[in-house]
Amino acid sequence: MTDHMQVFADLVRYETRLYNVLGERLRAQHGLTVGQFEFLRIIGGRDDCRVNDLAHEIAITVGATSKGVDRLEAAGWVSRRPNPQNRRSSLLGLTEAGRALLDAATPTFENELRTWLGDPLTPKALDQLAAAVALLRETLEDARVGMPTG
Amino acid sequence: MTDHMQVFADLVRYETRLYNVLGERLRAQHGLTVGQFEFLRIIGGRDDCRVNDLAHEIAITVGATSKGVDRLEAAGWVSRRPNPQNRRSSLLGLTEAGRALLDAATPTFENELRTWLGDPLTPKALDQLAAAVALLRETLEDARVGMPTG
DNA sequence: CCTCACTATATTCCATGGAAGATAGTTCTC
DNA sequence: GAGAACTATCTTCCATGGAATATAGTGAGG
Repeated sequence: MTDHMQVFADLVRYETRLYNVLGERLRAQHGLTVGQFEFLRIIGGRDDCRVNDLAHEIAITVGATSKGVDRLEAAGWVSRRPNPQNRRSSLLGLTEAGRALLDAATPTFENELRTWLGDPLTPKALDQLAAAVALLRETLEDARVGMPTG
Repeated sequence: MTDHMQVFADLVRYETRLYNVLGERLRAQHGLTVGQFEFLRIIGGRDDCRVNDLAHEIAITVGATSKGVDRLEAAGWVSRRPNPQNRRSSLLGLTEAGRALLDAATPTFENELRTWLGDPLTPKALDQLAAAVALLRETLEDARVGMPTG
């Protein structure tokens, strides 16, 4: 029988280190953190993205997301425009500079990911991993569990 | 072909939420964070554990580890005793209260882990996940990559 | 044995996230 | 259509981790 505690430890340590390597490259080549890259990727990937949408997608609080968007806006990569549906909220979008940065950083990110996620596994093992993790994520999200306060 | 970016996103979000659920239970029932639980588990699992060993195992910096141990020591769960091999370092150990707490918290942790990691997957899928993640972790560690500065 | 490079830990400063509260806008009810 | 309840975001305060630095202690040469 598989030791859950061991799998948990391996998962967390793998991810911590993966996050670190990805961050090193993004930082060196584009001046970005992994978190910022993911903000840009999600904002760039959907029209009419609100702070709330971003927070749910990233699984952090709305407050923290709001602050993160402040920083990206100050850097000139993201803009808030009024939401015509609801005057309380803004719609987020990439600026031209933000889009260019995302386009430049994406190959860097994908290369590292290939090296440390794709290459070590057989295609079949990678597919199985992808399916398992998608299911596990879905299980938690369907149960609406592990959400931060926001 | 499997989308690496999607697997990465699922991995990170799954873990974030898993960490949150585990933390909620540990906090509610034992007044512990997941990080503290892992400190206790590792310290309790090896004799003669040094700050450096703990830092490498957890994949955070030595400085952060030192501060974490300070907090556990202040709480009365961990003790530093002089390392007879080397006067610069201390050996860490659980106090009686720390051991009791770890023993009490372990079943809580394992139950949640079973619910959100073991139960959703078939035994075979869990084994495959365990093997894949162990290999991925090992790949990064063998390459000595993704280590924080410490 | 002295000095220098190195190692183990501790400490300081800064950035980021969570929790809770504040604000403004929206919706539901009567 | 006025007020209560709710929602979306922002803001403030606090805890934790990284990076850089400080402080001992150790070991290798000469």
